[in-house]
Amino acid sequence: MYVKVRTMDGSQTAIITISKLTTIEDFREMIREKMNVTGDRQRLFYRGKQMENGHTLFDYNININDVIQLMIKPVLSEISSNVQAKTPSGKRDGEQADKENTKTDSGVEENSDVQESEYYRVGDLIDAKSLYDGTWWEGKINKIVVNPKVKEISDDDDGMLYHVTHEGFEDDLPEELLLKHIRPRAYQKVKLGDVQKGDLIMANYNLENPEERGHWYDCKVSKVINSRTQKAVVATVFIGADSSPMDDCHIRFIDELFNIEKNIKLNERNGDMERRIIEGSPAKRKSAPNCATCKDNPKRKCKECGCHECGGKENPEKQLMCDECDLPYHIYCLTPPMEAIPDVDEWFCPLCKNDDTEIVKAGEKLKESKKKAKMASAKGNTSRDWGKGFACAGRQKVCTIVPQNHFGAVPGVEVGTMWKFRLQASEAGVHRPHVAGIHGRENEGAYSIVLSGGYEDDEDNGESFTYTGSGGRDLSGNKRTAEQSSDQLLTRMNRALALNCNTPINKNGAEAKDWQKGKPVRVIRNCKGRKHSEYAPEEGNRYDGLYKVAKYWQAKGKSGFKVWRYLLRRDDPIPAPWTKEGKKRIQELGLEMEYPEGYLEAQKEKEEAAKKDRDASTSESDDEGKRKKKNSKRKKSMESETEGFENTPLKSKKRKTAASSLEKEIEKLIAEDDSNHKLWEESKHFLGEGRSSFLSAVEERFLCICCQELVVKPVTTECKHNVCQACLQRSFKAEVFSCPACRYDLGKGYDMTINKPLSKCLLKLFPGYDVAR
DNA sequence: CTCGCGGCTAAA
DNA sequence: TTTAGCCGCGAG
Repeated sequence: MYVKVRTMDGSQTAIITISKLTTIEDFREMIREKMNVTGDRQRLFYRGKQMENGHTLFDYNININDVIQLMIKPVLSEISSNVQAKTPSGKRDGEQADKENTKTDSGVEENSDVQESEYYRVGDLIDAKSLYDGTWWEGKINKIVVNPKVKEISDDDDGMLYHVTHEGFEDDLPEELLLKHIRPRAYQKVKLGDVQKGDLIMANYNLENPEERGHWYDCKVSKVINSRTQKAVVATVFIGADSSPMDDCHIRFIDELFNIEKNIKLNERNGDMERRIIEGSPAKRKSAPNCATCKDNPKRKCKECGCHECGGKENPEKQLMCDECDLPYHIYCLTPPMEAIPDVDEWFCPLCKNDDTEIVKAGEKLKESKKKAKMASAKGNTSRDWGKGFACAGRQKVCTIVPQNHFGAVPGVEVGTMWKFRLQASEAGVHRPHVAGIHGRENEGAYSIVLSGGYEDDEDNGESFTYTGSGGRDLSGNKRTAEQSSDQLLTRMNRALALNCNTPINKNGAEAKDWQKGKPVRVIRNCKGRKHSEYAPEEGNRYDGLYKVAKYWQAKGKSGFKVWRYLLRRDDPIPAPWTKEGKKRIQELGLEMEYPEGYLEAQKEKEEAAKKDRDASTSESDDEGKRKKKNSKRKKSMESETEGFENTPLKSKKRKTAASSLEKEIEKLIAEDDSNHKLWEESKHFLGEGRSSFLSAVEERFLCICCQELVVKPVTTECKHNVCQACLQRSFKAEVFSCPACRYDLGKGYDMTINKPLSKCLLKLFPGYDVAR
């Protein structure tokens, strides 16, 4: 399997082929080879957690095609040489420019000192950004000088250099900062309920240990959960001098979110602002590891960083840290005192313990998970590498256009759609289980089945086929399939499939009176069925349309054990993929084999690596015959993997034309929907990647912000957002008369007319999606 | 908790 | 080249 490693600024990305069992150490080495960054300079982040040696990628729940962010640690000598001398390359990025400004130029001109700039006076209390890591610190302006380097004044540079000392570090040399690196002290706390996706705020985050207190960063909120039982903020944190975005950080201290203050000109300051900037805001922000109260003086008693009861800092091994407020307590200072550190995941101090329902879950950290401990791999003695490929991969998408228990076609998935792996059919919502052949519910019916030739009794005639139930196999030893070793029962999935038959359930089997009145089953054929069936696809899995269960009965299988057998008959107006009309339709729609995202790319990289490897080894060896043999083998495997299907005339003809085109009727409706012109144009770009790419692009762009699903009976607001009519009505009923997406005031009497062209168009693309859910 | 018509590796 | 062996994941 493969993942992507991307530098923080996004300038460099590498596809790296790994196993879930790859250790972080080995992973670093792979990154070094591909990206030329030594392991000791790599800081790796995944979902806001720093990856540390001694673990595997599996420990971090890495999945196929995930992105891991790489922060390249600066080398100390580089930093200092940048400050002292001009960079030899002459390239000028923001960080270096700032650094140059700091030492070389100040004080060069004698009379450049000023008492105030357009924005600040000497002595003002401000927040200042650290140019090293992007954190914001409480500081004070000591001196303002004219920056001789600056030729042009802009919104974020007033041509001044501000000499700033950080509170608690007054003895250090002052930092020389530009206007954009300072701002009025944060003072407005934002309540969780007022935080919205997309907001820019300042929050406390710890890069090394996200569950612990860290420093103050600017963040862009990407997700807010604020329910009675669950509260969480996920954000992109901007780190480093160049504000590199780091995605998916779980903000631990959600009660300490601050508005970001703007620089205000002196003549626009009001009294309140004036007071704050001279006196400072009353609430000191807590930062780690430096204690603002005692400045980390180990001799001073401190109830902030020492025991919250006695203030002592001794016996750290006997201090318990509250998982809510993070304050430490000596176990012997508690009432009643504790004998030893308790063996629990979470502990709350007496002050936080009061209301259990309000406890905020501690941030995710990499701890021994009980789930993983139970897994076969954790129990050891497995030397086998199971972590590659798609056998044990998790899915990357979830189908929400229909519920899990949906009978019938999935809107937007055409008969003839092909996927390389079962996992993708699951992601598409057509057949959700990864391994099992039948998806259904014991008391409801079966929604879909896969024909894979796993049961030899099956007979396939295309328009109809017989199918065998599941069970009756000994799966001990953590197996997924085995020989029949006992009789199958009419329970679970076998009963589910029987329920589709249009006749009361019967433990002895039954035949439908009117088979077409039964519940529909989506049918997928897998290439492995090719052994016995000429209707199976050549590669991967193919959706073949809807079938009904005509009858089911118990029979003695080849194994000698009783199995349940089902007769299914096709009942779908869309022609089957193997018919002439079906083939024509597939061609017209531009359906072709779908591979998981990034799969072909990674595969190509692998081939290239193998080639490189081979070239290296053949140059050492003179064995001509051996090389020829290897070459021919490689060619064959490549063809079958990615390009084999291009041999058919049908495919190559299609390749020359557009990858996928839209029906005239749909084009017309899109043209009529001019208020969404931009969204449609964006979506159409995906047509080049095939029809289903286009459809997911549409799904993403026309998502209702309220119900998080494709808009039903869409209303397009003045502010150009699309919301379900019902969702908007619900909002108005709650006396909220603004656009749910952007809060633009629509007014109480807003006309909620359905956008007809959009509505019609979505129904054409996703037939029946509005009633299916 | 149990189940499973995948998809992979390593041994044969 | 074939085949025995087995793993996480998602669903009920």
